Amino acid sequence: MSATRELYPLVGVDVALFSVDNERLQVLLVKRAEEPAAKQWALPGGILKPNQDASLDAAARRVLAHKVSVDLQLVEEVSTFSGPDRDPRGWSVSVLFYALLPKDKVDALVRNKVEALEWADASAPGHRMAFDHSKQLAAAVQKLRAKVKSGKLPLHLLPGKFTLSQLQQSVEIILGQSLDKSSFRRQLKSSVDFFELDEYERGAQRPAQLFKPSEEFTF
Amino acid sequence: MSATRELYPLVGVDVALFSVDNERLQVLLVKRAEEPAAKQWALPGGILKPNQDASLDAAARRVLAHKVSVDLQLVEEVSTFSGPDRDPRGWSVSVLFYALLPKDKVDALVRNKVEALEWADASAPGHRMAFDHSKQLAAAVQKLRAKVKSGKLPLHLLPGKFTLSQLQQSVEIILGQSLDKSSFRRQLKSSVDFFELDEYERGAQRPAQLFKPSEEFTF
DNA sequence: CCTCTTAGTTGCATAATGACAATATTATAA
DNA sequence: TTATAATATTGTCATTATGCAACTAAGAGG
Repeated sequence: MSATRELYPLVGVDVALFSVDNERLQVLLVKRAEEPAAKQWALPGGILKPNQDASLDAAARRVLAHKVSVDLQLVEEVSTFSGPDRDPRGWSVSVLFYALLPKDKVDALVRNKVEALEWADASAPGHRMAFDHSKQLAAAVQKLRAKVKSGKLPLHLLPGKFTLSQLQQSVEIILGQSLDKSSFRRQLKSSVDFFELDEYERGAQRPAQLFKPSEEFTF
Repeated sequence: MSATRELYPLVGVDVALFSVDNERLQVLLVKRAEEPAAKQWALPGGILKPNQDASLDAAARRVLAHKVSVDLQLVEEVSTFSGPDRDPRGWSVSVLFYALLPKDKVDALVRNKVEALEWADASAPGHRMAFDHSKQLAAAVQKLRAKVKSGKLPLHLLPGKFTLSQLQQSVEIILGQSLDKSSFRRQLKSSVDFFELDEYERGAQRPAQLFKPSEEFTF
């Protein structure tokens, strides 16, 4: 096997699955059951299976589907991590993806899984992580931030119908700073990424208008 | 070999080496000498060699050093391309990088090479390209454009000392549109990516002040 | 009815940006 | 000396973006 590693690197995928909840950007971590790095916390990941996967993207979805029981709207590549020392099994390549999980589906994945899952603070996971996953997580967070900072709206983090306050809060959590309400909404005026509904969310006080991503929306 | 492909994908790197010359954004193409896709034009690339390469990044530099005889300041990852059908040898992963070649080193690489090299228009290569390299090239150009559009200065395309007119011309070529001189320079006032020298380039008319990238500059 | 809270809008002062125009500077070339 | 061409700077004006404050709207709860 080690001999094989000298000719062919180990190819795998890792996924940073993000969600927002309770004022925090959260990322899903798994406690590894098998060697190497058994019992250490890590981003969900796995080895590419050429006879099963149509692409690396598909591999990322397969690996994630194995851990959680939801279908993901968005899986996007971040970058690769490679070298002879990052995995004890030998020269390896890992392609990192990130995915966004809607707020209302966060709870749907903990059920009927023996494996240890944990939502950790993406900015301060609190665990020492396996392999180079700390670096990977940092890269994924940075990529997500850059995307939102450039004006893309993280609608994939929200339920199918959402309020503008929810949207603003998600952006604020990702960017780590509060935004002016009127300025934020003024920018949204010209957005074609979503449209208004004739529905309102009855909440604590004045009902908030609901909005929906448009069909053409891509993050 | 095909049996191996079912367990381990072929891992390679491709590089879009850009330069600006004669009003055009140019990319280096090579005419492939060996199968597969022999005699077709392609981006320079090669198979990862785990026993030689310390990373994919290093593999990209090695592959490029084999074609051209200059050391590159900037090699940056674009994205991966993968799947069972993109290479006739079987399931493959290619990691695409782009690199920027300084204007004054463009000529330094054609010498003593039997292999067919060509600088092609990056926006319209004019050749049908091997594998999925047309798609790869488009992705690399898009990434480069996005970077410059976001405010990053393509100083790596310029000689070690450059004039503001040269800088503006490079940006214009990459973006494909002409810019207002006074506005362009106003923005540069606040840039810490480069600093002025007490040297001037004696050219056709009034000498132009020379500038130099600062140590901390990263594209 | 009154108050509180959240949603949503409006107005304004300021800053940043972009498009043009004009002018000064400094070399080459005739 | 003069014309020309490229560098370099300055100014104007309209548009746009941003930050802040004030205000209205609508329901919950006393």
